[in-house]
Amino acid sequence: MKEDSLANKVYLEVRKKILSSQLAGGARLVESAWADKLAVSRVAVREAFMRLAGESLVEFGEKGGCFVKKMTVEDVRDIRELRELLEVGALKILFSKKNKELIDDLELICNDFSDMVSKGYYGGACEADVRFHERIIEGTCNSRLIAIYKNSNIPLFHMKLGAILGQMEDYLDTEQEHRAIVDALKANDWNRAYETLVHHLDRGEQEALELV
Amino acid sequence: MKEDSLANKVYLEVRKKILSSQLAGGARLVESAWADKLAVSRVAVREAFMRLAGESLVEFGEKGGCFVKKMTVEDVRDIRELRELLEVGALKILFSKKNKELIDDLELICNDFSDMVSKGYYGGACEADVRFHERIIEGTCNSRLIAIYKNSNIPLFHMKLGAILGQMEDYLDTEQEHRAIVDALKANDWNRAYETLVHHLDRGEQEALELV
DNA sequence: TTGTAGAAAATTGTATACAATATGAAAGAG
DNA sequence: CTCTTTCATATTGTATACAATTTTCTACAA
Repeated sequence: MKEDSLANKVYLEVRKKILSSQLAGGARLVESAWADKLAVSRVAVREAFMRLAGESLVEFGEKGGCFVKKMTVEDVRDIRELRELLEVGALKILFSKKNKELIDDLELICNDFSDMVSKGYYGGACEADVRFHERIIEGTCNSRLIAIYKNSNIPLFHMKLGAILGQMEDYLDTEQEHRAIVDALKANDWNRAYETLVHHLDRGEQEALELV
Repeated sequence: MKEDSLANKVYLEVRKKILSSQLAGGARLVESAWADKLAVSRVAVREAFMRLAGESLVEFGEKGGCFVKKMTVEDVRDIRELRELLEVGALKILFSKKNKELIDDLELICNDFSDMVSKGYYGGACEADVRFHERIIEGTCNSRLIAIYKNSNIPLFHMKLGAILGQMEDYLDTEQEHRAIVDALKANDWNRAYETLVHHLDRGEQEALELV
Protein backbone atom coordinates (compact mmCIF):
# COMPACT_ATOMS: atom_id res chain seq x y z
CA MET A 1 0.00 0.00 0.00
CA LYS A 2 1.60 3.19 -1.08
CA GLU A 3 1.79 6.10 1.27
CA ASP A 4 -0.59 8.10 -0.88
CA SER A 5 -3.14 5.38 -1.51
CA LEU A 6 -6.75 6.23 -0.91
CA ALA A 7 -7.08 3.48 1.66
CA ASN A 8 -4.28 5.13 3.59
CA LYS A 9 -5.95 8.50 3.34
CA VAL A 10 -9.18 7.11 4.77
CA TYR A 11 -7.25 5.26 7.44
CA LEU A 12 -5.47 8.41 8.60
CA GLU A 13 -8.63 10.48 8.52
CA VAL A 14 -10.78 8.07 10.51
CA ARG A 15 -7.97 7.28 12.90
CA LYS A 16 -7.47 10.94 13.69
CA LYS A 17 -11.14 11.39 14.38
CA ILE A 18 -11.24 8.41 16.71
CA LEU A 19 -8.11 9.37 18.58
CA SER A 20 -9.29 12.94 19.10
CA SER A 21 -12.68 11.64 20.28
CA GLN A 22 -14.50 13.39 17.50
CA LEU A 23 -15.90 9.93 16.97
CA ALA A 24 -17.34 8.60 20.20
CA GLY A 25 -16.93 5.02 21.36
CA GLY A 26 -19.69 2.78 20.07
CA ALA A 27 -20.39 4.97 17.05
CA ARG A 28 -21.20 3.06 13.92
CA LEU A 29 -19.00 3.63 10.90
CA VAL A 30 -20.96 3.22 7.71
CA GLU A 31 -18.86 2.45 4.69
CA SER A 32 -20.84 4.31 2.10
CA ALA A 33 -21.08 7.42 4.26
CA TRP A 34 -17.31 7.65 4.53
CA ALA A 35 -16.86 6.75 0.90
CA ASP A 36 -19.07 9.67 -0.10
CA LYS A 37 -17.56 12.01 2.44
CA LEU A 38 -14.02 11.38 1.27
CA ALA A 39 -14.92 10.81 -2.36
CA VAL A 40 -13.45 7.34 -2.66
CA SER A 41 -14.88 3.92 -3.35
CA ARG A 42 -16.13 1.67 -0.59
CA VAL A 43 -13.28 -0.78 -0.94
CA ALA A 44 -10.78 1.83 0.18
CA VAL A 45 -12.97 2.51 3.19
CA ARG A 46 -13.26 -1.18 4.00
CA GLU A 47 -9.53 -1.61 3.84
CA ALA A 48 -9.06 1.31 6.19
CA PHE A 49 -11.57 -0.19 8.62
CA MET A 50 -9.80 -3.53 8.53
CA ARG A 51 -6.52 -1.91 9.37
CA LEU A 52 -8.09 -0.01 12.23
CA ALA A 53 -9.55 -3.29 13.43
CA GLY A 54 -6.05 -4.70 13.47
CA GLU A 55 -5.11 -1.82 15.75
CA SER A 56 -8.16 -2.45 17.90
CA LEU A 57 -9.48 1.03 17.35
CA VAL A 58 -12.68 -0.32 15.83
CA GLU A 59 -14.43 -3.66 15.93
CA PHE A 60 -16.92 -5.49 13.77
CA GLY A 61 -20.33 -6.53 14.98
CA GLU A 62 -21.37 -10.15 14.72
CA LYS A 63 -23.94 -9.22 12.13
CA GLY A 64 -21.58 -6.93 10.29
CA GLY A 65 -21.03 -3.25 10.79
CA CYS A 66 -18.00 -1.42 12.06
CA PHE A 67 -18.03 0.35 15.41
CA VAL A 68 -15.61 2.58 17.27
CA LYS A 69 -14.34 0.73 20.31
CA LYS A 70 -15.82 1.77 23.58
CA MET A 71 -13.82 2.96 26.54
CA THR A 72 -15.25 1.43 29.69
CA VAL A 73 -14.33 2.09 33.31
CA GLU A 74 -12.37 -1.14 33.27
CA ASP A 75 -10.47 0.09 30.24
CA VAL A 76 -9.43 3.16 32.18
CA ARG A 77 -8.14 0.96 34.97
CA ASP A 78 -6.39 -1.40 32.58
CA ILE A 79 -4.80 1.42 30.65
CA ARG A 80 -3.52 3.06 33.80
CA GLU A 81 -2.09 -0.21 35.00
CA LEU A 82 -0.51 -0.92 31.64
CA ARG A 83 0.84 2.58 31.46
CA GLU A 84 2.42 2.24 34.85
CA LEU A 85 3.93 -1.04 33.83
CA LEU A 86 5.40 0.34 30.60
CA GLU A 87 6.62 3.61 32.03
CA VAL A 88 8.10 2.13 35.17
CA GLY A 89 9.83 -0.50 33.07
CA ALA A 90 11.12 2.16 30.71
CA LEU A 91 12.34 4.29 33.57
CA LYS A 92 14.18 1.33 35.00
CA ILE A 93 15.91 0.81 31.69
CA LEU A 94 16.89 4.49 31.64
CA PHE A 95 18.52 4.08 35.02
CA SER A 96 20.60 1.21 33.69
CA LYS A 97 21.87 3.16 30.70
CA LYS A 98 22.26 6.79 31.58
CA ASN A 99 22.07 9.25 28.75
CA LYS A 100 22.90 12.91 29.17
CA GLU A 101 21.10 13.93 26.02
CA LEU A 102 17.91 12.36 27.25
CA ILE A 103 18.05 14.14 30.57
CA ASP A 104 18.63 17.44 28.79
CA ASP A 105 15.61 16.77 26.62
CA LEU A 106 13.44 15.99 29.61
CA GLU A 107 14.50 19.18 31.34
CA LEU A 108 13.77 21.18 28.24
CA ILE A 109 10.32 19.66 28.07
CA CYS A 110 9.78 20.53 31.73
CA ASN A 111 10.76 24.12 30.99
CA ASP A 112 8.44 24.29 28.02
CA PHE A 113 5.67 22.95 30.19
CA SER A 114 6.27 25.60 32.89
CA ASP A 115 6.48 28.35 30.31
CA MET A 116 3.23 27.46 28.68
CA VAL A 117 1.37 27.01 31.92
CA SER A 118 2.55 30.40 33.16
CA LYS A 119 1.35 32.00 29.94
CA GLY A 120 -1.98 30.23 30.03
CA TYR A 121 -1.37 27.93 27.06
CA TYR A 122 -2.95 24.91 28.68
CA GLY A 123 -3.35 23.02 25.42
CA GLY A 124 0.33 23.41 24.68
CA ALA A 125 1.23 22.41 28.22
CA CYS A 126 -0.79 19.28 27.75
CA GLU A 127 1.20 18.45 24.63
CA ALA A 128 4.40 18.92 26.58
CA ASP A 129 3.04 16.58 29.23
CA VAL A 130 2.41 13.90 26.61
CA ARG A 131 5.84 14.48 25.16
CA PHE A 132 7.51 14.07 28.53
CA HIS A 133 6.11 10.58 28.92
CA GLU A 134 6.82 9.66 25.31
CA ARG A 135 10.38 10.81 25.67
CA ILE A 136 10.87 8.46 28.59
CA ILE A 137 9.61 5.58 26.48
CA GLU A 138 11.73 6.63 23.50
CA GLY A 139 14.75 6.81 25.76
CA THR A 140 14.78 3.04 25.90
CA CYS A 141 15.48 2.90 22.14
CA ASN A 142 13.26 -0.16 22.08
CA SER A 143 11.23 0.19 18.92
CA ARG A 144 8.70 -2.43 19.95
CA LEU A 145 8.09 -0.81 23.29
CA ILE A 146 7.71 2.56 21.62
CA ALA A 147 5.26 1.17 19.11
CA ILE A 148 3.17 -0.47 21.80
CA TYR A 149 3.06 2.67 23.87
CA LYS A 150 1.97 4.76 20.93
CA ASN A 151 -0.65 2.23 19.93
CA SER A 152 -2.13 1.89 23.36
CA ASN A 153 -4.40 4.86 22.91
CA ILE A 154 -2.53 6.19 25.83
CA PRO A 155 -1.29 9.46 24.40
CA LEU A 156 -4.62 10.52 23.11
CA PHE A 157 -6.49 9.35 26.08
CA HIS A 158 -4.16 11.73 27.76
CA MET A 159 -4.96 14.51 25.32
CA LYS A 160 -8.67 14.04 25.74
CA LEU A 161 -8.14 14.49 29.41
CA GLY A 162 -6.08 17.59 28.99
CA ALA A 163 -8.56 19.18 26.66
CA ILE A 164 -11.14 19.10 29.42
CA LEU A 165 -9.17 19.75 32.53
CA GLY A 166 -8.02 23.27 33.05
CA GLN A 167 -7.49 23.55 36.72
CA MET A 168 -4.29 25.28 37.61
CA GLU A 169 -3.54 23.08 40.56
CA ASP A 170 -3.30 19.96 38.40
CA TYR A 171 -0.77 21.59 36.16
CA LEU A 172 1.34 22.61 39.13
CA ASP A 173 1.30 19.05 40.46
CA THR A 174 2.28 17.74 37.07
CA GLU A 175 5.13 20.19 36.80
CA GLN A 176 6.55 19.31 40.18
CA GLU A 177 6.27 15.59 39.60
CA HIS A 178 7.94 15.72 36.21
CA ARG A 179 10.84 17.69 37.64
CA ALA A 180 11.14 15.35 40.59
CA ILE A 181 11.45 12.42 38.22
CA VAL A 182 14.19 14.09 36.21
CA ASP A 183 16.03 15.12 39.36
CA ALA A 184 15.88 11.61 40.72
CA LEU A 185 17.20 10.30 37.42
CA LYS A 186 20.11 12.71 37.59
CA ALA A 187 20.78 11.81 41.22
CA ASN A 188 20.48 8.11 40.41
CA ASP A 189 17.80 7.81 43.08
CA TRP A 190 15.66 4.99 41.75
CA ASN A 191 13.26 4.79 44.64
CA ARG A 192 12.30 8.43 44.48
CA ALA A 193 11.85 8.31 40.72
CA TYR A 194 9.74 5.20 41.03
CA GLU A 195 7.51 6.53 43.80
CA THR A 196 6.97 9.82 42.05
CA LEU A 197 6.10 8.25 38.73
CA VAL A 198 3.60 5.85 40.28
CA HIS A 199 1.98 8.64 42.22
CA HIS A 200 1.88 10.81 39.13
CA LEU A 201 0.13 8.11 37.14
CA ASP A 202 -2.32 7.32 39.93
CA ARG A 203 -3.34 10.94 39.98
CA GLY A 204 -3.99 10.71 36.26
CA GLU A 205 -6.30 7.78 36.81
CA GLN A 206 -8.28 9.64 39.43
CA GLU A 207 -8.87 12.46 37.01
CA ALA A 208 -9.73 10.11 34.18
CA LEU A 209 -12.31 8.26 36.23
CA GLU A 210 -14.23 11.44 36.81
CA LEU A 211 -14.87 11.69 33.11
CA VAL A 212 -16.24 8.25 32.29
CA MET B 1 -17.13 -8.31 9.44
CA LYS B 2 -18.85 -11.51 10.23
CA GLU B 3 -16.92 -14.31 11.81
CA ASP B 4 -17.32 -16.46 8.70
CA SER B 5 -16.48 -13.80 6.14
CA LEU B 6 -13.94 -14.70 3.52
CA ALA B 7 -11.68 -11.84 4.56
CA ASN B 8 -11.60 -13.33 8.04
CA LYS B 9 -10.80 -16.76 6.67
CA VAL B 10 -7.85 -15.38 4.73
CA TYR B 11 -6.74 -13.36 7.74
CA LEU B 12 -6.69 -16.41 10.00
CA GLU B 13 -4.94 -18.55 7.44
CA VAL B 14 -2.15 -16.11 6.63
CA ARG B 15 -1.76 -15.15 10.26
CA LYS B 16 -1.30 -18.76 11.28
CA LYS B 17 1.35 -19.28 8.65
CA ILE B 18 3.25 -16.20 9.73
CA LEU B 19 3.10 -16.99 13.41
CA SER B 20 4.26 -20.54 12.89
CA SER B 21 7.09 -19.28 10.66
CA GLN B 22 5.86 -21.21 7.69
CA LEU B 23 6.12 -17.83 6.05
CA ALA B 24 9.59 -16.43 6.60
CA GLY B 25 10.22 -12.78 7.40
CA GLY B 26 10.65 -10.66 4.31
CA ALA B 27 8.59 -13.01 2.14
CA ARG B 28 6.39 -11.25 -0.36
CA LEU B 29 2.67 -11.89 -0.18
CA VAL B 30 1.11 -11.66 -3.60
CA GLU B 31 -2.60 -10.95 -3.54
CA SER B 32 -3.59 -12.98 -6.56
CA ALA B 33 -1.60 -15.99 -5.41
CA TRP B 34 -3.49 -16.12 -2.12
CA ALA B 35 -6.76 -15.37 -3.82
CA ASP B 36 -6.29 -18.38 -6.07
CA LYS B 37 -4.98 -20.58 -3.31
CA LEU B 38 -7.95 -19.92 -1.05
CA ALA B 39 -10.46 -19.52 -3.85
CA VAL B 40 -11.61 -16.02 -2.93
CA SER B 41 -11.45 -12.67 -4.66
CA ARG B 42 -8.54 -10.34 -4.28
CA VAL B 43 -10.47 -7.83 -2.22
CA ALA B 44 -10.88 -10.33 0.59
CA VAL B 45 -7.14 -10.94 0.50
CA ARG B 46 -6.40 -7.23 0.53
CA GLU B 47 -8.64 -6.72 3.53
CA ALA B 48 -6.87 -9.51 5.35
CA PHE B 49 -3.49 -7.97 4.54
CA MET B 50 -4.64 -4.58 5.82
CA ARG B 51 -5.71 -6.10 9.07
CA LEU B 52 -2.41 -7.91 9.45
CA ALA B 53 -0.67 -4.62 8.75
CA GLY B 54 -2.64 -3.14 11.62
CA GLU B 55 -1.21 -5.88 13.79
CA SER B 56 2.28 -5.22 12.42
CA LEU B 57 2.63 -8.77 11.18
CA VAL B 58 3.14 -7.57 7.63
CA GLU B 59 4.13 -4.26 6.09
CA PHE B 60 3.69 -2.61 2.73
CA GLY B 61 6.62 -1.61 0.55
CA GLU B 62 6.91 1.98 -0.60
CA LYS B 63 6.21 0.91 -4.13
CA GLY B 64 3.41 -1.41 -3.10
CA GLY B 65 3.57 -5.07 -2.25
CA CYS B 66 2.96 -6.77 1.06
CA PHE B 67 5.80 -8.39 2.97
CA VAL B 68 6.05 -10.47 6.12
CA LYS B 69 7.85 -8.47 8.78
CA LYS B 70 11.44 -9.38 9.33
CA MET B 71 12.95 -10.40 12.63
CA THR B 72 16.36 -8.78 13.05
CA VAL B 73 18.93 -9.24 15.80
CA GLU B 74 17.72 -5.95 17.27
CA ASP B 75 14.19 -7.29 17.30
CA VAL B 76 15.33 -10.20 19.39
CA ARG B 77 16.89 -7.79 21.87
CA ASP B 78 13.86 -5.55 21.90
CA ILE B 79 11.46 -8.43 22.32
CA ARG B 80 13.43 -9.83 25.20
CA GLU B 81 13.52 -6.46 26.87
CA LEU B 82 9.82 -5.88 26.29
CA ARG B 83 9.04 -9.35 27.50
CA GLU B 84 10.97 -8.78 30.67
CA LEU B 85 9.19 -5.52 31.18
CA LEU B 86 5.75 -7.03 30.69
CA GLU B 87 6.34 -10.18 32.67
CA VAL B 88 8.10 -8.48 35.55
CA GLY B 89 5.30 -5.94 35.69
CA ALA B 90 2.69 -8.67 35.62
CA LEU B 91 4.47 -10.59 38.33
CA LYS B 92 4.56 -7.50 40.48
CA ILE B 93 0.81 -7.12 40.06
CA LEU B 94 0.34 -10.75 41.06
CA PHE B 95 2.24 -10.09 44.26
CA SER B 96 -0.11 -7.27 45.09
CA LYS B 97 -3.24 -9.33 44.62
CA LYS B 98 -2.62 -12.88 45.63
CA ASN B 99 -4.76 -15.52 44.04
CA LYS B 100 -4.78 -19.12 45.18
CA GLU B 101 -6.36 -20.40 42.00
CA LEU B 102 -3.62 -18.83 39.92
CA ILE B 103 -0.89 -20.40 42.00
CA ASP B 104 -2.57 -23.78 41.69
CA ASP B 105 -2.72 -23.34 37.94
CA LEU B 106 0.94 -22.44 37.73
CA GLU B 107 1.89 -25.48 39.78
CA LEU B 108 -0.22 -27.69 37.57
CA ILE B 109 1.50 -26.30 34.51
CA CYS B 110 4.88 -26.97 36.13
CA ASN B 111 3.84 -30.56 36.76
CA ASP B 112 2.64 -30.98 33.19
CA PHE B 113 5.95 -29.61 32.01
CA SER B 114 7.94 -32.06 34.14
CA ASP B 115 5.78 -34.96 33.06
CA MET B 116 6.18 -34.26 29.41
CA VAL B 117 9.92 -33.68 29.62
CA SER B 118 10.39 -36.96 31.47
CA LYS B 119 8.43 -38.78 28.80
CA GLY B 120 10.30 -37.10 25.98
CA TYR B 121 7.41 -35.00 24.71
CA TYR B 122 9.54 -31.92 24.12
CA GLY B 123 6.99 -30.25 21.89
CA GLY B 124 4.36 -30.56 24.58
CA ALA B 125 6.78 -29.33 27.19
CA CYS B 126 7.39 -26.28 25.08
CA GLU B 127 3.68 -25.61 24.97
CA ALA B 128 3.55 -25.84 28.74
CA ASP B 129 6.42 -23.39 28.91
CA VAL B 130 4.52 -20.89 26.82
CA ARG B 131 1.40 -21.46 28.87
CA PHE B 132 3.28 -20.78 32.10
CA HIS B 133 4.25 -17.33 30.96
CA GLU B 134 0.85 -16.61 29.50
CA ARG B 135 -0.79 -17.62 32.73
CA ILE B 136 1.28 -15.08 34.60
CA ILE B 137 0.13 -12.37 32.23
CA GLU B 138 -3.48 -13.53 32.40
CA GLY B 139 -3.29 -13.50 36.17
CA THR B 140 -3.30 -9.73 36.06
CA CYS B 141 -6.82 -9.78 34.56
CA ASN B 142 -5.75 -6.79 32.51
CA SER B 143 -7.23 -7.40 29.08
CA ARG B 144 -5.07 -4.80 27.40
CA LEU B 145 -1.90 -6.23 28.83
CA ILE B 146 -2.97 -9.70 27.79
CA ALA B 147 -3.75 -8.53 24.27
CA ILE B 148 -0.41 -6.80 23.92
CA TYR B 149 1.48 -9.81 25.16
CA LYS B 150 -0.28 -12.09 22.73
CA ASN B 151 0.22 -9.70 19.86
CA SER B 152 3.90 -9.18 20.50
CA ASN B 153 4.86 -12.23 18.53
CA ILE B 154 6.37 -13.33 21.76
CA PRO B 155 4.58 -16.63 22.22
CA LEU B 156 5.32 -17.85 18.78
CA PHE B 157 8.83 -16.67 18.80
CA HIS B 158 9.01 -18.86 21.82
CA MET B 159 7.45 -21.77 19.97
CA LYS B 160 9.83 -21.41 17.08
CA LEU B 161 12.62 -21.61 19.55
CA GLY B 162 11.23 -24.66 21.25
CA ALA B 163 10.75 -26.46 18.00
CA ILE B 164 14.44 -26.30 17.37
CA LEU B 165 16.00 -26.73 20.74
CA GLY B 166 15.98 -30.19 22.18
CA GLN B 167 18.75 -30.17 24.70
CA MET B 168 17.77 -31.80 27.92
CA GLU B 169 19.69 -29.38 30.08
CA ASP B 170 17.65 -26.41 28.92
CA TYR B 171 14.44 -28.11 29.88
CA LEU B 172 15.78 -28.89 33.32
CA ASP B 173 16.79 -25.27 33.84
CA THR B 174 13.38 -24.11 32.71
CA GLU B 175 11.65 -26.49 35.07
CA GLN B 176 13.67 -25.34 38.05
CA GLU B 177 13.20 -21.70 37.29
CA HIS B 178 9.46 -21.97 36.80
CA ARG B 179 9.11 -23.77 40.12
CA ALA B 180 11.33 -21.25 41.85
CA ILE B 181 9.07 -18.44 40.66
CA VAL B 182 5.94 -20.15 41.91
CA ASP B 183 7.57 -20.93 45.23
CA ALA B 184 8.69 -17.36 45.66
CA LEU B 185 5.17 -16.21 44.87
CA LYS B 186 3.78 -18.52 47.52
CA ALA B 187 6.37 -17.37 50.02
CA ASN B 188 5.75 -13.75 49.10
CA ASP B 189 9.44 -13.38 48.33
CA TRP B 190 9.44 -10.70 45.65
CA ASN B 191 13.17 -10.41 45.27
CA ARG B 192 13.68 -14.08 44.57
CA ALA B 193 10.81 -14.18 42.12
CA TYR B 194 12.15 -11.14 40.35
CA GLU B 195 15.72 -12.36 40.13
CA THR B 196 14.67 -15.77 38.89
CA LEU B 197 12.35 -14.42 36.23
CA VAL B 198 14.94 -12.00 34.88
CA HIS B 199 17.55 -14.71 34.75
CA HIS B 200 15.10 -17.07 33.10
CA LEU B 201 14.34 -14.55 30.38
CA ASP B 202 17.99 -13.68 29.84
CA ARG B 203 18.71 -17.31 29.24
CA GLY B 204 15.98 -17.32 26.61
CA GLU B 205 17.64 -14.44 24.83
CA GLN B 206 20.96 -16.21 24.75
CA GLU B 207 19.38 -19.19 23.10
CA ALA B 208 17.45 -17.05 20.67
CA LEU B 209 20.52 -15.15 19.55
CA GLU B 210 22.18 -18.36 18.47
CA LEU B 211 19.45 -18.84 15.90
CA VAL B 212 19.39 -15.50 14.10
C1' DT C 1 -51.60 0.51 23.14
C1' DT C 2 -48.67 -3.32 21.93
C1' DG C 3 -46.96 -6.58 19.08
C1' DT C 4 -46.04 -8.70 14.74
C1' DA C 5 -45.67 -9.64 9.68
C1' DG C 6 -44.05 -8.14 5.70
C1' DA C 7 -42.24 -4.83 2.45
C1' DA C 8 -38.87 -1.32 1.50
C1' DA C 9 -34.55 0.70 2.22
C1' DA C 10 -29.99 0.59 3.75
C1' DT C 11 -25.83 -1.78 4.43
C1' DT C 12 -22.55 -5.21 3.87
C1' DG C 13 -19.85 -9.00 1.52
C1' DT C 14 -18.00 -10.45 -2.69
C1' DA C 15 -16.55 -10.65 -7.48
C1' DT C 16 -15.02 -8.68 -11.64
C1' DA C 17 -13.04 -5.18 -14.64
C1' DC C 18 -9.60 -2.01 -15.76
C1' DA C 19 -6.09 1.55 -15.43
C1' DA C 20 -1.68 2.57 -13.32
C1' DT C 21 2.45 1.07 -11.73
C1' DA C 22 6.25 -2.05 -10.85
C1' DT C 23 9.10 -6.00 -12.22
C1' DG C 24 11.86 -8.57 -14.97
C1' DA C 25 13.64 -10.20 -19.37
C1' DA C 26 15.44 -9.39 -23.92
C1' DA C 27 17.89 -6.46 -27.07
C1' DG C 28 21.20 -3.21 -28.23
C1' DA C 29 25.22 0.24 -27.28
C1' DG C 30 29.41 1.06 -25.27
C1' DC D 1 31.11 -8.52 -21.07
C1' DT D 2 28.55 -5.00 -18.71
C1' DC D 3 25.41 -1.48 -18.66
C1' DT D 4 21.14 0.84 -20.55
C1' DT D 5 16.92 0.92 -22.85
C1' DT D 6 12.70 -1.06 -24.17
C1' DC D 7 8.99 -3.78 -23.98
C1' DA D 8 6.07 -7.57 -22.21
C1' DT D 9 4.31 -9.37 -18.03
C1' DA D 10 2.91 -9.32 -13.34
C1' DT D 11 1.00 -6.89 -9.63
C1' DT D 12 -1.36 -3.46 -7.38
C1' DG D 13 -4.89 0.32 -6.64
C1' DT D 14 -9.46 1.65 -7.51
C1' DA D 15 -14.21 1.71 -9.07
C1' DT D 16 -18.39 -0.42 -10.11
C1' DA D 17 -21.90 -3.99 -10.00
C1' DC D 18 -24.69 -7.11 -7.64
C1' DA D 19 -26.35 -10.60 -4.40
C1' DA D 20 -27.09 -11.42 0.47
C1' DT D 21 -28.13 -9.76 4.68
C1' DT D 22 -29.67 -6.58 8.13
C1' DT D 23 -32.31 -2.70 9.60
C1' DT D 24 -36.13 0.31 9.44
C1' DC D 25 -40.65 1.50 8.38
C1' DT D 26 -45.55 0.57 7.76
C1' DA D 27 -49.76 -1.56 8.12
C1' DC D 28 -52.66 -4.38 10.45
C1' DA D 29 -54.50 -7.41 14.11
C1' DA D 30 -54.90 -8.62 19.03
